[in-house]
Amino acid sequence: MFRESKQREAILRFVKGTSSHPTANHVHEEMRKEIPNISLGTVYRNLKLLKREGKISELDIADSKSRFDGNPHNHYHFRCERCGRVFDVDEPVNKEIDKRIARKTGFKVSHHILEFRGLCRDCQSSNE
Amino acid sequence: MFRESKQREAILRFVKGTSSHPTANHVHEEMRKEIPNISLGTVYRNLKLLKREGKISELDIADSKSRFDGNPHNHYHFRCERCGRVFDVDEPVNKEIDKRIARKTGFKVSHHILEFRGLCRDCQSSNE
DNA sequence: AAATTAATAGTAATGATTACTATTAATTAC
DNA sequence: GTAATTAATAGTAATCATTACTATTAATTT
Ligand SMILES: [Mn+2]
Ligand SMILES: [Mn+2]
Ligand SMILES: [Zn+2]
Ligand SMILES: [Zn+2]
Repeated sequence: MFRESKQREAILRFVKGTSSHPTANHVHEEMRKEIPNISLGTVYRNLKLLKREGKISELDIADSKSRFDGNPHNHYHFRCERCGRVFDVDEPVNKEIDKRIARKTGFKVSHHILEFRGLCRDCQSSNE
Repeated sequence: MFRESKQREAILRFVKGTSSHPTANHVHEEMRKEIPNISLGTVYRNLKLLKREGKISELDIADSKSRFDGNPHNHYHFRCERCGRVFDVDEPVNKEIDKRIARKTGFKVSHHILEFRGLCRDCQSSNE
């Protein structure tokens, strides 16, 4: 099914070897150092393919369209992976965890964003 | 400083009154029902302005560029709001919370995404 | 070595968002 | 109330990340 290519090997090697969480463009720039004419399309295609294969992951969280919320206060959400709807989750915000992370890392933590993923009730019952 | 406009009032009223977490386009479609020639630019401008004023919020989480990760397993991140860098957070993934949310909501929760926000060490020390 | 076809390079298209600009309308000054 | 001021708008153009397309290249099989 899949054929090997030096482009894909190099992309996987680089992404596996860095903790910089690079963007597609960053990966492309890095790749050009060893494969000068590698195309940006190849980088995108292989990042997506390697993700599908479970070899790497993507920090997407939201999809391309931003969503707005009449509630200006921090709260948690659930996003259905099938229908895309976003629901509020009535769970108290854990302020302690920000302090713990701040202590452990030395970072100044102002807040955190927590989003649950899965299937909403409608999408569980609908078959296919 | 700010003048009132029926467009901005209508946008705020709608976003405050729904729990659908609408996209900018969804807001625009809804607005056209009462202000038929309202422009999409006006919707975007006012959503951003209302967010700045703290009256609504945005479920952005990531910025426009997606980032990739050589670690394919679920783990937590810290994103610096000043320099934009993303760091791994060495905190065990809380699997219990998924079960609790599933019990409370009836949703099928497959996983959750947790991202801390604030200032990294470098950006705390750099003045200005 | 030839045939097959997955993968690539390069470019065009897409789609959400932002920028621009002439016009409209809310507010202020008289 | 009317004119002056200028923030806000409508409509359109530009931007930018990502995806789609297509002729060519190259990995694999026969
Ligand atoms: Mn919400
Ligand atoms: Mn990571
Ligand atoms: Zn659903
Ligand atoms: Zn920083």
